Amino acid sequence: MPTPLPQDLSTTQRRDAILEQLQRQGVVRVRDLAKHFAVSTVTVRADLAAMEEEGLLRREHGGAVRTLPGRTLLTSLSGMEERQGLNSTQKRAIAAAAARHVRPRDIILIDAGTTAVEMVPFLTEVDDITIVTNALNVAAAVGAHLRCRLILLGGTYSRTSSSTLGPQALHALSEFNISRLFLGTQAFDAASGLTDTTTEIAQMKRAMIDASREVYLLADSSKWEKAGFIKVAPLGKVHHVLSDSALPACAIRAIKEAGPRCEIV
Amino acid sequence: MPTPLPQDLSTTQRRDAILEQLQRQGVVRVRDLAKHFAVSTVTVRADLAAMEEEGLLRREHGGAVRTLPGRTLLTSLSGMEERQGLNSTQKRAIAAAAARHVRPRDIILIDAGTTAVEMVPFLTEVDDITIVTNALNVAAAVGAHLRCRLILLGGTYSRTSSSTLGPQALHALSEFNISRLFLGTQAFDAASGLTDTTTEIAQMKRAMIDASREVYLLADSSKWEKAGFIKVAPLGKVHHVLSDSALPACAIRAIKEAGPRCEIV
DNA sequence: TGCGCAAAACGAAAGCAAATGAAAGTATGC
DNA sequence: GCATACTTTCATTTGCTTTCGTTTTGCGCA
Repeated sequence: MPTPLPQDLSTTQRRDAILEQLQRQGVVRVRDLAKHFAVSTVTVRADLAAMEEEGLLRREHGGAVRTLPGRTLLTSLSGMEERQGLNSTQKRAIAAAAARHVRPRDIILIDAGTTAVEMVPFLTEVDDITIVTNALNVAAAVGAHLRCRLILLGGTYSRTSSSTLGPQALHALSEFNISRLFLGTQAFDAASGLTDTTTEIAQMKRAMIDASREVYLLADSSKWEKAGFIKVAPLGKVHHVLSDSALPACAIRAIKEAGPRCEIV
Repeated sequence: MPTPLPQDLSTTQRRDAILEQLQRQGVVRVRDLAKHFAVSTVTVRADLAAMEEEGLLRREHGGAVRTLPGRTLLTSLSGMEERQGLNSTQKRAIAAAAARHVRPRDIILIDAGTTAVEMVPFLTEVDDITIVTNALNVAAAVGAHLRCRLILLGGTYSRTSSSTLGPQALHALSEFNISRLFLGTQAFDAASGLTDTTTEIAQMKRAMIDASREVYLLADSSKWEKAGFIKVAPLGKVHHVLSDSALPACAIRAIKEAGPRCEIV
């Protein structure tokens, strides 16, 4: 029974309780919530509408679902492991393989994204590295696991990507001589190369690629042949693609033809 | 029964009792409190309004709720929680007073430090503000509480201050036209002005002061006549000093002579 | 597949009681 | 006297419900 308190609650308490339930179960239904809190469905819908407005959830017919980027920076940092759920073992394996490419005295750039951040705990062994990033979750992970030098690119904070973007970020990036870039992506295929969701993100990733001597793409097999909205770069710009064994053979062939080495973990 | 004392109490006693009950239960209701203390609902509402001003609780329709313990993950990374403890009620009151100076469309710069970060939850009311900061805990708090534009200054991450410093941070700062700066300090007195612990921090704060049209110093009374190591700026560079009522009268006199207005909360 | 229909969910509007803020009034104390 | 603490009064707002007409969904049937 997930029904400990059917009693009379204030509005915010009810909304907090809805959020909590949503966080636990992933979905909530208007009908159930109305019954559970002994209020009308109209009230529940108003609650959901208000919280959708704040970006805390996404409504759909019959109820609401959890928004993927997590509730806030707070949970996006703390609830990271639980959240990224699917493919998380593959992602960690890919990240571990990527970390093995890092050499002492490297200056590495780590992109925002759930895969690349997983590299951080695997970097404890490498001496005297400098990590540059525009992602706050990467910064938090570095702060928690490593003692190395950490440089943050500034810029306008984007909640959806939990990273900084825009002209300030681009300019800051231009100052560094990066030895290796570890890049994530929303989608990639042979025809369009890497694609992503917004122009700002795409612009940032392009600048990252241009600023780096060696580019590693960390992309689990689920990203293959998914079509993103905005083109980031052709596959030829990438030097290494790291993915998992579920990546089809034809994909591997297509990638190698386009240029990058392909490393399957 | 949570009703040990239905007897006649002074205002402050009643308010303390309300706070205590709030701390225990998480929520209190105007109707119940009025009954419990045998006063009118108007009086209770006045109590709650006064305590909300000081940041001790958050009002809502029908009553009030506890303000979140504000545990924003990033603070747990930087060992900030322990430092937070001391004088935290004063700090929040100072922060609440500082937040009242913010106007719609302001571009405000918030310094790293335990006091200034407390401002964030009080900024929900102000429309269309832009927050610039070099402090990761401020960024986390903004992400958790506000929907406004947030700009991060990049730079080399300093673990002790949990903020970014160095040439990149200084350069990023030079791009902005800041309307108000909310600054913390390690120590201040009449002779040396503001003082701090490292040259990097001092340099950053000096640049912040120079970049801002109006400078607010948030310093609880415990900072007065503590001697910091590095000079940051004379008191004359600051326009407003916000502190608590434990600041001695001679300090207030000295501050006013040096230039700044003095606001005691 | 595609179509049609009933149940469910939805948004907008109207109504109601509780809660609220502002203003004016009443004790009590220095 | 003035100040403080509290109260009553009253118009307004808030949170919630009911009602009603519309849209969406699931399911049976071809």
